[in-house]
Amino acid sequence: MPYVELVFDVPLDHAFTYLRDDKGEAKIGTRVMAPFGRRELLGYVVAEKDVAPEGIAEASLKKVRRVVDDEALFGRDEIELAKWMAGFYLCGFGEALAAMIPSGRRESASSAFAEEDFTANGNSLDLSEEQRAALDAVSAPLGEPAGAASMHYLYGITGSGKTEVFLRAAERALAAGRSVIYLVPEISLTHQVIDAVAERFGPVAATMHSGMTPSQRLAEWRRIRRGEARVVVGPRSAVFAPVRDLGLLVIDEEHDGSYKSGSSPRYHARQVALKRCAAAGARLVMGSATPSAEAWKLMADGQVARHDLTRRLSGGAPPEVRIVDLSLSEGCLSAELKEAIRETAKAGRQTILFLNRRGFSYFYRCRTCGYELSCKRCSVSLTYHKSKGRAVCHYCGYSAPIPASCPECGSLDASFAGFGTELIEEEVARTFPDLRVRRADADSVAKKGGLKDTLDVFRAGGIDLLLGTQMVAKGLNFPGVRLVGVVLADTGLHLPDFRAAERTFSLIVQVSGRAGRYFPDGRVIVQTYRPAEPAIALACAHDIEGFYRYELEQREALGFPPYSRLIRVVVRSKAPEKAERAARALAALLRKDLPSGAELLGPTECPIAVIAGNARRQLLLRSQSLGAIHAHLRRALAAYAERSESGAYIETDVDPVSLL
DNA sequence: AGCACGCCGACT
DNA sequence: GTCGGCGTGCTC
Repeated sequence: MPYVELVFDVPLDHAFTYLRDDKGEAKIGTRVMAPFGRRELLGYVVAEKDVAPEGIAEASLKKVRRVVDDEALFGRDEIELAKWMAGFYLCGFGEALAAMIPSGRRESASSAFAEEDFTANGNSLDLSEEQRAALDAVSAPLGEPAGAASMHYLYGITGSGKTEVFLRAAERALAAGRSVIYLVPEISLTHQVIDAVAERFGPVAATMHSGMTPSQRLAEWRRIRRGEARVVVGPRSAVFAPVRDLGLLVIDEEHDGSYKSGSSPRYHARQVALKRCAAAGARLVMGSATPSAEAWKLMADGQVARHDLTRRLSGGAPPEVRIVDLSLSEGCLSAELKEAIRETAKAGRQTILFLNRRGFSYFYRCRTCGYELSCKRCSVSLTYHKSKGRAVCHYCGYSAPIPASCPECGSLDASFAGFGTELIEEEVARTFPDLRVRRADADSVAKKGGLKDTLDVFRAGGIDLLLGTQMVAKGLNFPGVRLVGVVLADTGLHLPDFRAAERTFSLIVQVSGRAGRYFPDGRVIVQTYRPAEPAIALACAHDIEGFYRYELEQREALGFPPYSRLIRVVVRSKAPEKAERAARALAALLRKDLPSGAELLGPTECPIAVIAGNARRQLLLRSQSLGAIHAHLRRALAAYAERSESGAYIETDVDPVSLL
């Protein structure tokens, strides 16, 4: 076979034919260096060919320069998966493959786990009744009992022992001669779970995470591929681990946003996991205290078997959560919160103040009745546009003039408002001059020796009050902490995003869940301008079921996922008018022959209208099933490219997790 | 995505 | 007279 087919990490979905290298070492699954255009690129060998392709002069075929791997790095399964990804996520074939395969060139010698980490298993901790039932269900052979679900969900509060069930299920899968992939969210839990897995499975465990060098990843990849490692723990990208005979795939903290890739290909590890499990005949087992709305619906519909873990192993109820209406207070710290901080300090204990404040937040609110401007069709907050002097919906483009007074109660005390991080730090410092305060957010962490240093000092008691964003929400295992204050629970709710309520809810439940785990005498205070908002009220009341009932009703009424599928298309260009023109042109193509049941929303300005000097417009395709809009969009994109009146870049996001 | 070839403004 | 702007076209 004198020819090989190569794909490259470029947004092109076809393969290129090359002549084999002189030694003929380029074979399927190896990476090679090959001349591509005027440069030399890393290519992936995806096929071997006997005959030259039609339509290309033999003389114009180039030859592979050099073979990078002496052993195949990937096989049929990976190639098939990459093809599927390219089709599903509308990216290049090579881009998909490149996202799967580690980029290292030479294996580094050291394995991630040392042999001595392995402490022969026999961890004979007794399982609770609930844990045992869940374990038996998730590790029963597939199809037994007949008609049993192949997908399972451990739904349980923090500290109810999900991890132990996952680990035991992994043991059983291994004992049955199969392999396991165990996904964990980025940063937060990663290291704890990695350590636990290393301890239990020792030499057959492998991990791949962002802290490793490309060479280390490559070494682990090879160990997995050779079958030496049969349990793989890691974040999102570990879903691609080339294990042999996958038997079990665990997704811990299934609701976590880090399972969705933020750059092309924008894949969701859950979706890829589903695909892999179906192909391999493997079990998919997820777990969280706050499942995604998608997962909740699948459980309600019986497509995913739900197993409840209701009891905390350490005993004790979740901490009491106090909800405080901020509109009754002067500044950003209520009297209750101030008093609690004072008491906590007096008792020699620590406080964490949590502020879920993201980038921007201009929302219109009435300070008298709490009314907020929102879109009637999309139920998302309207965003203030200075340039237009109007309030705009970023989903459908609807806009409204800015009211002179509250449309609800007529009060004049209604206007656009925001809430700043530094403001709160100042306020805390002014109110409590004696307390040692440290802020941990993206800005302060960058300069002050990093997050780890801040957390170390805090754990050692060198800080009385830690003020931070999500960063501190995930690692609240500080024994000295007694008070957790959510400074403003509703920040996330103002974002023009249909998942805003779900995220806000999840955050509050997670914060208070963790709080109770480590300090039984702990207190949680949640401040908000919207105490009646279901996401907040139900989270504080620990009414999980109630929230999902409410939220799914909303989603169904407005036609958002999980009652529909979305594809987001972002058009960007340095010149705003170009982005606008391109977006309109694409929209026109999309409106033509739009499949029945499908809808096109927009074009509209993106919620963050300009990023890095690029003007951004977005289109939203919505339909019951992805199939119809998928094919339709692919056709429209091809037609658009044909006209080649470009200057604008197009980015697609299938099943977007956020519309920001 | 890159990288080059190509056609119009302010500089030694 | 050139150096250089980035528009668009191609990559076996």
